[in-house]
Parts: sequence; C-alpha cells; structure tokens
Amino acid sequence: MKALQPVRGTRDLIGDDARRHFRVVDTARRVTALYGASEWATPIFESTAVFARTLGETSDVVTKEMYTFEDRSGESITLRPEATAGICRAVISNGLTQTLPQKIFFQGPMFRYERPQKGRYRQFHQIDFEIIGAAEPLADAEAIACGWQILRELGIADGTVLNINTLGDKASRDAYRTALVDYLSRYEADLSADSRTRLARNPLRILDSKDSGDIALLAAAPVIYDHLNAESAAFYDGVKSALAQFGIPFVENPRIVRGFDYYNHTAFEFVTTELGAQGTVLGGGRYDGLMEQMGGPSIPGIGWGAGIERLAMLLADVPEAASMIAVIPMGEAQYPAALGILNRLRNAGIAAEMAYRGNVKRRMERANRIHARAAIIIGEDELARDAVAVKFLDDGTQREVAIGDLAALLR
RNA sequence: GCGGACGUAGCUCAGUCGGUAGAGCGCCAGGUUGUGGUCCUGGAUGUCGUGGGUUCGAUCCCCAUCGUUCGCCCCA
Repeated sequence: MKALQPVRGTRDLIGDDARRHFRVVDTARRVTALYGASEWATPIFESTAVFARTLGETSDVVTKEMYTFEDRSGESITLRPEATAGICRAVISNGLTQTLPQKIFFQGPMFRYERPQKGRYRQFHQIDFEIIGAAEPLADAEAIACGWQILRELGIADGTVLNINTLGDKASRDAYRTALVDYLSRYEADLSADSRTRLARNPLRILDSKDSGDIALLAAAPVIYDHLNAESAAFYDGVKSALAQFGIPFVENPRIVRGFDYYNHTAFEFVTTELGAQGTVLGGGRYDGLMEQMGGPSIPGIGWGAGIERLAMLLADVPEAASMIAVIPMGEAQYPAALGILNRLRNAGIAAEMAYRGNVKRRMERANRIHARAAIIIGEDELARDAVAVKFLDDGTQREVAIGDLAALLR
C-alpha cells in the first residue's frame, strides 16, 4: 500500500484540486498576455551550476533543499527549485539578447526538498512572469500590476497586501549591510541563535526574523532608505509613483529581503494572513546582475513567481462547468441515430457524450452526474418524425426538436 | 533539519476504562417496463496507516516506521 501512495510532499491533481489549479494557470496565462507576455517552457532540470551559482551559496535552497543527482554520465543535474535562473539561461542559450525586452509567462512544477506543510510541497507549481532587458522602474511597476491583476481576477486580492521595499544597487546594499552589521554586532548576545548565524552569513536575512527579541532589537536598527545613493533612491521613487499611477495600493516594508542573492532594487511580496506561515502568495524583484553572474552579458531583469497551490487554496469554490450534452438512446435500435447525432453535435463544436451502457434511467443519472445541461432522448416514436426529445436538466423542461435544428438550439 | 498534534468505510468523523467496529454523505439495487436532480425501502463496503512489543486476547497500551498537519528554519 505504501508504494501506491504518492511520494512525500507530492500530490495528485484530480477533481476539485485540478479545477482550482488550472483556474489559476488559465487566469495567469490570459492576464500576462494582456501585458504582452509570450509563454515559454524550459526543461524541468538543468545543470546544477545554473542554480548553485545564481541563487547564492548561502541560501537555504542551495545548501539543503535542492534535488541534485548525477545522471549516468556523471553530470550533476538539479531539478529546478525556481524559474528565473532557467529562464535567464534560456535567454543566453538562444541568443535572445539581441531582441530585448522579452516579457515571459511561465508555468510548471518546481522542486525543493523541504518538510511539507499546507501550502508547501516538494513538488509544487508556480506561475511566473519576467520582463528581461528593461532597466526602467516602469517595468517593475508593470510586473507588479500584472501580478495584482491576476490576484484580482482570481478574486483573492482583497485578502492580500502588497509589501514593497528596495535593496538598492550594489553600492547602497553594501553600505547598508555594513551599517546593519555594526548595529547588530553590539547586541549580538541578545540575538536569537538563528540570527547570530545569519549575522555572519547573510545579515539582511535577520530583518525578517520572527523571533520577538530580534524584532525588538530591529526597531532601532538602521533602515535601508537612509543608505540609498541618489540613483537608487530615484529608482525606488520611480517605481512607487508608477504604482500609484496604476492605482495599486501598497505598503512600504523595509523588512522585505527576499531569499535569493540575485535581487537588487525592487523587492516585493503579496502576503495573505490566511495561510499561516506560508503567507507569501506572490513575490519577486529585480535582478540586474543575474545574467552577468551566469556568464552572459549585463542585462537587467524584473520578475515574480507565485505558488499555484497557495493561490488555489484561497480561491472560492470552482464549480464544474455545465457544458455537456448527454445523448440517450432508448435502446440499441436507436444507436445508429444516436451516433449520428453525437457526430453532428461534436462537428458543430458542441461537447456531447453518450454513455456506453445502461437503460434510460441509468443514463439520465449519469447525465446529471456529469452536469450535462441537456439530454437528447432518442426514441422510436420521435425518430419516425426525424425528431428527438430535448430535456433541459436545470429546469426539467422537455420538448420535441427536429434533428436538423439540434446544433442551432444547443450551441 | 528541530519541536507539537493526528492517522478508523470512497469522503467527513464517532467509538471501544483492551473482548476483532458505527453514523452521515457517497455508491449499488428496488419503488417508477420511454426520463435525472427530490422522496421512500433495502444492500455492500474496512487487513481501525504499516511493522514489532506487552497481553489469554490489541483498533485501543508501548516502541519504531510511513504519511498528514501546526510552529520554527526557509520559501511560492
């Protein structure tokens, strides 16, 4: 029995789960197209270096969460833990650096070896939007606007809050890191154990610590905004004013740091309070140095990823669509007529099916179960007049219809 | 990776102070030989997550393991 269960942290998408999942994907595909995106798909695994080099040697994803293995030729392969690195690799591999900017919609499974929880899986799925080759703050605002519109169209925007921050350019970020380390080092003994480790490895990460002692210490800590150089400050102002012009509400949150090392300037998260510790539902930022870090030319980028499972859990009910027509012959004598009608309907673009067996009652039950909108009942008497009975299942009304009129009536 | 809770029918759950189990929903059949969704009647369901231990006897107690879940870490 154990072998027949899905592997820990993975799950099947069937029925309601599947409807929710594809509702998210379909909505994202449609909305990102409104912003000019083309859909891409890249391989599910890459050379390990693609992720190890870009996500940062100290990030948890790299140090302990990657699904990494050697293939038969001894090459180190990693199942992608996120989308951006693979997309950037594809830009370089395909020589797309001459046709920028590119706006990309992306969707598919990601893999991280973590302890599963609600809204966190080892194989999870993301929708992803990237704008590559645009250094203007308008691109940041547009990426955020796109994410916001998706959340709105999914009906979950009201429960989420957009948090934005800036990490500045490299010079600003380095200056801030120094100031922060200076400050926190004075209270090192009071920091939580986790944060003492972070102080050496990745001090900015202390900013989003959930330890109450850390939070108290951070109240008087230096703030990034005081360490931005003129260029970085102007960029940040540009993003904020474009967001205002798009009519997108946001709060500034100097604690938003984001996990991967490749981020600079804009960082943002849409957060909900309804998913416990997994509250970040859509997050991203700018990654101007990433392409160069991968060995490509210096090309700026901005993008976000969103967890489909987390979005799907927040959706209101997604009912099954009542779109089928059930074709019901009274008996085997009516099969030829029934198959002819099935064919006529399908060729006219109308979804229709006929059960493989069963009497009329059984077939009516099935029609109800598949949420058919109407049943075409084919009996000897009506057939003699080149007609059939059409019963609409929502209100139970029934009438006789000429076979030639079926497609027009049911379209 | 660390700490807590949980694991009984397809689903949601009850239960046994240790004597091999029950409800609702769903499913199947009939009431209705050419008509579903409502209603009535009847029926089938489970190695009580898995392995081991204690016991005359374990679904119940103990240990391990797998899975789920909550928090931490981290992140979508």
